[in-house]
Amino acid sequence: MARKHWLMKSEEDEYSIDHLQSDGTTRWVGVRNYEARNLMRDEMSPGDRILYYHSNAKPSGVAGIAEVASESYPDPTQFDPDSRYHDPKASKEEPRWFLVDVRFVERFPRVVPLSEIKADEGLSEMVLVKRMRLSVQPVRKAEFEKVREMAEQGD
DNA sequence: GCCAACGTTGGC
DNA sequence: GCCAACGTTGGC
Repeated sequence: MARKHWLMKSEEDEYSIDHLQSDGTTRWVGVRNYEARNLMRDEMSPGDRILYYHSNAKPSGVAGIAEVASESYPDPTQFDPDSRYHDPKASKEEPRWFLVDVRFVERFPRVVPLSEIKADEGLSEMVLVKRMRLSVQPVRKAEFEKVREMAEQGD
């Protein structure tokens, strides 16, 4: 099956690509949006490529590439009363929230800012541009490659 | 820090 | 099942 492409957002202060690089692989805990969950649970496969996006950053933008490193499985933080991601309505018999592991692949030589992505005609259909507030989203292969080229080109 | 967008919750 | 209230995301 063909490899798919995604974009995943992380607050730079919270978990930046540098942090992912030093960890190597991480569990993508804390997604509490059903659409994002469904994508991780049903659509992602190991080896799929991910544009790693820094939100709440200066500037916000795509900072590098990661890859899906596991099949989906229940997010363990939903069961943990001490976690900020605890969900009292979830149980181990009926988990609500799923995640995948994410592995570092590369850090771009520069962040591709959202403003440049918005300004690029070829990227006007990106989910990132058209919809707010979706932290896991599909990306077309051509969009993925274009953003990577923009990172290499400098500004 | 402001605030618009928008997903979720809960009363009815 | 509607929809107002509420909470969160995330750009700026």
